[in-house]
Amino acid sequence: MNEEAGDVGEERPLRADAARNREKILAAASRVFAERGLDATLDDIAEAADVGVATVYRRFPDKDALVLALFEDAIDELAALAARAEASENSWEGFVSFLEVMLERQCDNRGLRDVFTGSPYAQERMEAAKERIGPAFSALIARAQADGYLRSDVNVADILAIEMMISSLGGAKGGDAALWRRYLAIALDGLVVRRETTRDLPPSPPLEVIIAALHASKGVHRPHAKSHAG
Amino acid sequence: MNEEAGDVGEERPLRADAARNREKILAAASRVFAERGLDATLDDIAEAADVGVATVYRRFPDKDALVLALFEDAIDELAALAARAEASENSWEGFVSFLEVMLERQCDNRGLRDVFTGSPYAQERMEAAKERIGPAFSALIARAQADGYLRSDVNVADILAIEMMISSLGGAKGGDAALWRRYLAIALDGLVVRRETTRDLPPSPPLEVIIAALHASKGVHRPHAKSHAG
DNA sequence: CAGGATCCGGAGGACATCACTCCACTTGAC
DNA sequence: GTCAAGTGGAGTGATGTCCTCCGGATCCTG
Repeated sequence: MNEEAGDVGEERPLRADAARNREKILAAASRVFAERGLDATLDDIAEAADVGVATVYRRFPDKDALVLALFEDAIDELAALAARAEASENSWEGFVSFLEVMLERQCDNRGLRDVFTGSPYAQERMEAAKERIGPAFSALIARAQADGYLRSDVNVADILAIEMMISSLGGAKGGDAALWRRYLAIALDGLVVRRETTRDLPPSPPLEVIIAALHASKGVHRPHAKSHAG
Repeated sequence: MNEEAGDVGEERPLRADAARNREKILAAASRVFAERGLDATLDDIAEAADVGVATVYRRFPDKDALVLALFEDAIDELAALAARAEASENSWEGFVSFLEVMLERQCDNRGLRDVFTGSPYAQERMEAAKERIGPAFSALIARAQADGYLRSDVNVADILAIEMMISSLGGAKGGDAALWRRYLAIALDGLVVRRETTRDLPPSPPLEVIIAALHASKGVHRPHAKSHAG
């Protein structure tokens, strides 16, 4: 996938077991970052990969390199998808479908969301990657506005904000469908220019699901236990 | 305000300087928690109050007590405001005005927002306090739905989710008005049953403001610097 | 299969954070 | 003036995280 991250290149092929471990690490990191976000420890990832920490560090010089290897391509792919949505026949559908893509991926992957909220890992390269999405995103918005679908008093920043707000609920489910579909539907009803009826909503969540999602949306800070508690 | 927290009661009046310090601590804690959220250290608060840490701990047995003293009343006040909104003549206006109250307070006060997302400080009492808002909140929603203003396919959990999503942007400003007013307006356009035009939006924010707000919305995790960096 | 380069695990070093305490000293109240 | 009440801030201990060290296991070559 991404040769340059964490290795010298094609200098010397890895020993068989080392190559196997490298894949195990990438797979585990992908799982763990997706579930727990970029705050997950490399120790956690090593454990999930069934490998020692040192092995992780031998393959990837530091956490940044691992994050980069996993997410830079993912972001570039989003940029490509934005460009493809731009080519959509109907500008509103193109706009909506891209929002759906973003939400789907960010809600399935807390690590990806962390990248977008500006995590400190591999910051520079990630900022640069994110900026590669911008132009197509702006174009999608502009076209949907020019065609009279999307209200004209919102801008890129607004749509980005709305997308991030919705994704902050994470991958919680309401019934079968992901929860974000429900709130995207409501947001779209608020963003569309003309609207006769209300859009149908995906299944509603019980209150507990929302509460759990809200609790989970911020980092799971486990404060220190009292040392001298009675 | 709240006698029971952190003191034996009316047993023995505090010495003049001690009473003065207690107020300084409460004021500082209010400021610091509002700005930095409940993760702020008691050391931070002591510094802001221009007082030693020990002084804080002498007045409040632990962090929970301080949080409780500051926020339990605030939440009960929100419950009272919800009840008052219930008495509003127009059910839609009552519903909207309560959302505005919640958003205004939560956006001005990151600590209050932390309480609602379920921070671990004084957890039990806070959960109980929050539940005291529930009934009036449900009633507001039910009435706005019965009167044909609020779409009937949403429930309390949805409104709570939307309110929390919007407040996650914090107290950022777009022009003069707080940013949350803009996204509340859009959400309301998506939540109202019938809608001919779009609601006017408060001033829009530049992209940087949104990005900064997104960065700030999660805890400001400053990861450890590398120790052996070249 | 021998020998050496490569790779491994996991203990632990270095550092940071945070709730909370200890105690020599100061201050207010009578 | 006396002394209980109060104070500051260095210090403690628990926890968390990134990353390294090194004795030993593993793979590849001849």
